Amino acid sequence: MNEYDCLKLESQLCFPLYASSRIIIKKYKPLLDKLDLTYTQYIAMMVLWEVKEINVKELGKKLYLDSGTLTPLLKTMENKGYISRVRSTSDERNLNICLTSKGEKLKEEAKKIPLEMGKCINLTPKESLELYKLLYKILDEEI
Amino acid sequence: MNEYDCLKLESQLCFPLYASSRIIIKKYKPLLDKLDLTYTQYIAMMVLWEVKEINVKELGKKLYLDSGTLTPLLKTMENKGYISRVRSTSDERNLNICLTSKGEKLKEEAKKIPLEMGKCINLTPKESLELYKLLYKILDEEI
DNA sequence: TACAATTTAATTGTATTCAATTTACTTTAA
DNA sequence: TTAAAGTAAATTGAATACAATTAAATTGTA
Repeated sequence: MNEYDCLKLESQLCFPLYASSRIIIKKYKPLLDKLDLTYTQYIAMMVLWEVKEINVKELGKKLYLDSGTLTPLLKTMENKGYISRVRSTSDERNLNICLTSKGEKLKEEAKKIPLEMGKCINLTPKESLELYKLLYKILDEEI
Repeated sequence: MNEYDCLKLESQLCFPLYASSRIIIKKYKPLLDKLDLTYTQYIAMMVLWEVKEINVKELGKKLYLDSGTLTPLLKTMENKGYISRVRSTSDERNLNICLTSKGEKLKEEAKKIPLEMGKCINLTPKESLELYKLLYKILDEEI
């Protein structure tokens, strides 16, 4: 043990978080390719499948992403025909994102993805739940 | 409960992994700015502080990154003077990355970062260890 | 009312990520 | 021994991330 041990990669908590996040997202790729979605587009669609309509600010709050990421992402998704982007009439600073019928239809195909993905993660249901709780303990700090 | 509940953002394990990874990396920024390092550059330096010299292939294996990411990253770090990039003489396909004395000196300043970062994560030591073990259970699957 | 402060998206610029391909070098096998 | 197969890094192109700034709209207040 020496004063530099804390700087070893294996002593970090952030590194396995960062690495496992990227690895799991990579495993989604073949499944999401069928829907013509990237992972970030997929989680944006998840929000829309649930709420049907939301503005960029609120979407960003849910996904922890800002307009610098979302603006080009949403324009791409609009070009694919999955969403529409419409200025709010009551407050034109807000941009409302709505699911199109094509985007709504995608939900049916997406339904099987979570189960398929679950098979890719080598954790028991109990471990997954434990991990879930710990991650949300980190996230819940960020208001 | 309906058949689409599995598609809710809150039902996902990957999403909090992805979000908390990005949030924690963002918290490193003010600390790493002082060292003129990004997070990815920082974890590459961690490996080098430990092993002094490594080739791109081996570094990629440790960080779960490929040459498409590492090549530009390492060129930037070379320009900053923290590392040198030298072709192996025994096998010229390999590129060896070495720590420079400037890069070595940085270790002294970096030493305090892990403790500072620990304060930013709202987990008890026991929870942190539990999270660490679960994440490595995911990573250890990836050979 | 005017106008300063605030808020929301968009834009700009830098730095990843990663799949797919290419280039250069090394090893293998006919 | 030399052509084919394999390997390592670099390159290319698309899509994020994110800090910092800008533009447009709204709100608060003197």
